[in-house]
Amino acid sequence: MAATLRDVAALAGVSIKTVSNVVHDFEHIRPATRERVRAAIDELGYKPNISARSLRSGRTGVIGLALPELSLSYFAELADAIIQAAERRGTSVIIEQTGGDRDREIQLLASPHRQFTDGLIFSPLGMGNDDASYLNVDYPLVLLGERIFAGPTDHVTMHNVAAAHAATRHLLATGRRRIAVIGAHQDEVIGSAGLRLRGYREALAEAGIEFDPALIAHTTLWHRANGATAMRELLATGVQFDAVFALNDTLALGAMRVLQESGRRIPLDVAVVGFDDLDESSYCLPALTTIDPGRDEIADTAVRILLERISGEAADVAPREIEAGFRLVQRESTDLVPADSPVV
Amino acid sequence: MAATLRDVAALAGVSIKTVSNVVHDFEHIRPATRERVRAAIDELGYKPNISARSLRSGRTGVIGLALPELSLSYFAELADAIIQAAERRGTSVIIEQTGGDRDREIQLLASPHRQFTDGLIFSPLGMGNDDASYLNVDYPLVLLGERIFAGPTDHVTMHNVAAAHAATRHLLATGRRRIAVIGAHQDEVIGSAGLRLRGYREALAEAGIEFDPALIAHTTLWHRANGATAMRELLATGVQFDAVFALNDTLALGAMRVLQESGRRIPLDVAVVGFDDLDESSYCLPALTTIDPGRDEIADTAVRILLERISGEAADVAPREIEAGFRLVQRESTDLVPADSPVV
DNA sequence: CGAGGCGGCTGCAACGTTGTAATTCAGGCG
DNA sequence: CGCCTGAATTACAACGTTGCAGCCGCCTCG
Repeated sequence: MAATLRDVAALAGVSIKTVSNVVHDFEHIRPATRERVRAAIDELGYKPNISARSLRSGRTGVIGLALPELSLSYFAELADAIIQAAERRGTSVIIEQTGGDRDREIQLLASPHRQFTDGLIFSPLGMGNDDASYLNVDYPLVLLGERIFAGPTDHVTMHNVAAAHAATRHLLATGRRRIAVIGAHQDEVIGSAGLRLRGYREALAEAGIEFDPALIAHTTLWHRANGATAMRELLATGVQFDAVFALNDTLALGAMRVLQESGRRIPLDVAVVGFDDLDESSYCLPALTTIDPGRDEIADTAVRILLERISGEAADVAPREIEAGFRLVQRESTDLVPADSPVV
Repeated sequence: MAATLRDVAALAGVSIKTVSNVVHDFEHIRPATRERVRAAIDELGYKPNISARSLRSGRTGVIGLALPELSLSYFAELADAIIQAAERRGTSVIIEQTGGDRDREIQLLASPHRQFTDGLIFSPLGMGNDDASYLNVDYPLVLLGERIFAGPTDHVTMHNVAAAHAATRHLLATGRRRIAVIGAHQDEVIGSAGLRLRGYREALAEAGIEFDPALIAHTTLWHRANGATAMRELLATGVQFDAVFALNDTLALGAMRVLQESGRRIPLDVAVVGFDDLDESSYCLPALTTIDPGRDEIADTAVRILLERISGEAADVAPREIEAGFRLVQRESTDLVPADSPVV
């Protein structure tokens, strides 16, 4: 069986508590004693028992990460970044998938898993502003995303409006005037879709271009398939457009595929901008112009402020609202010249 | 504070142990008592403390999943499937990323995290057959992938050789004769690359076609960028080919991009087959013919046999080697006719 | 009618750790 | 030379749960 403090103490000829002190780098220990204990620890291969420690101290060193699903590249890349950020700080991550379902999200906030984790990073998709009260939980919670604002917790988010504004302005700067939108949500005001659409409209207004509802394609989900379907429907209406602002990259990839199938050339006939800067967005053809929403910054900030709450450092700090910086990444899909010149 | 067994016992007027028995559906309890305890549990909102339970029982209800990185779509989709399979069986999953680094992989097998988890599903990328002895651990372990065979543990894998054989035969059946390979590993015998290359050679031999080393492009990693680079290098050599077998989909996507940039039409000039059946492979243009390696089956099997080991059901079963079924998914990238006819 | 069995329940000890308070010890100072 | 101080160490009691042994009372059977 695994060695315990007791075993190490016996071998080193000290009390159990002294071993514990050595493990925790308590300062008042004679160097000789410390050495003896260290040697015993090595010899027995002692590893602290986390269950016992957490039973005693109430901490587990594990945080939860609740997100819609890992199969959506954005969340896979976010999870990657969060796990790395947590690991840098000596913390592990349990991932729970909600499928974006409101009921599962609410359920998860009160699940027994919660007391296995010291805190939770939560990216809801089904819940809305009206559900903010569910976030009144008795454990540290950091909220991600754009579904709920003015909740009772820390919140890390992106500059959705400003970034969408920048993306749209970029399309306008390349001379496009009829910019279709893929992925809008009916009557949504907040939420990623609502906010990004607002940035789009602001940029149009700024340029003195009238908003045309016929250019807005709605989808409930933001999978590739939805981007493809939405684009197919848009083409079927016969409405004219010379650019597409897809509200995320995955939609953009689905839409681009349909555009190309239909014989349109990107960016010659239609320019396309996405949002998220997925890994694959730089490898599709043409490479996709997009918004880098500061994923690493979001991940690092979320983990940092969650651990601040857990440790109590930030005990009496009011809920914080932090927006990560964004960046427009220009690639071929909005080039002024055709992108089909050979690279080889 | 959270309610404990003691609180519930006091409220229900029974002993602490009786409450524990009710929680565990122990059979010899009078219905009246059971009801009284249930009511008290509901009233106090009692949730068992997992740390205490695991300290006492040695089980945590959490398994570890160690994989290279979530940013690689294959592993994101695998993690998705494993988390779902685990959840169906009431188990949570902690994900650890190794970056495919051998030393980190070895380290992780002995990390203190291990005693936080009841067992581990491990997908190594850096370790090789020579490292099999590191898998002699004192906790339940299920191995995934093709890096290590004949290890001392259960192993869930895919029919790499047969599937690669099928993929190659499919290309041959469409009339292709000069089939390039993207992603081979120098001198590798086992490992996904080695096995898939073997399937490729077997299919060639079967068709009486000589193996041409000039058609084999090597890459160390299997990211999009590597697929692109390898294809660029292959084109630069001037070698002629009419098909590409990319050893996974991600490589295929990178390679397709370069092929298209270079003006080659897929599948008219070059047919392409991948391996993995990623979500995105059905949405790229042209949609990618690939091998569905039975990801869900692998995930479900891995979780199932790991939990069997944990529960002790499979205590004296010899290490098992399980191969999931595969399936060739035919899409546009190997069509006999051009794929550029409009769909809209 | 008494022994035995069993359903229903309880009490106690332990899992490995850490916080608190207490104890020992060495050295400096009056 | 005794007292005080602070460094170094220890003893002990929890944390919430579960395994084990055992107790009571009722029922059954010889």
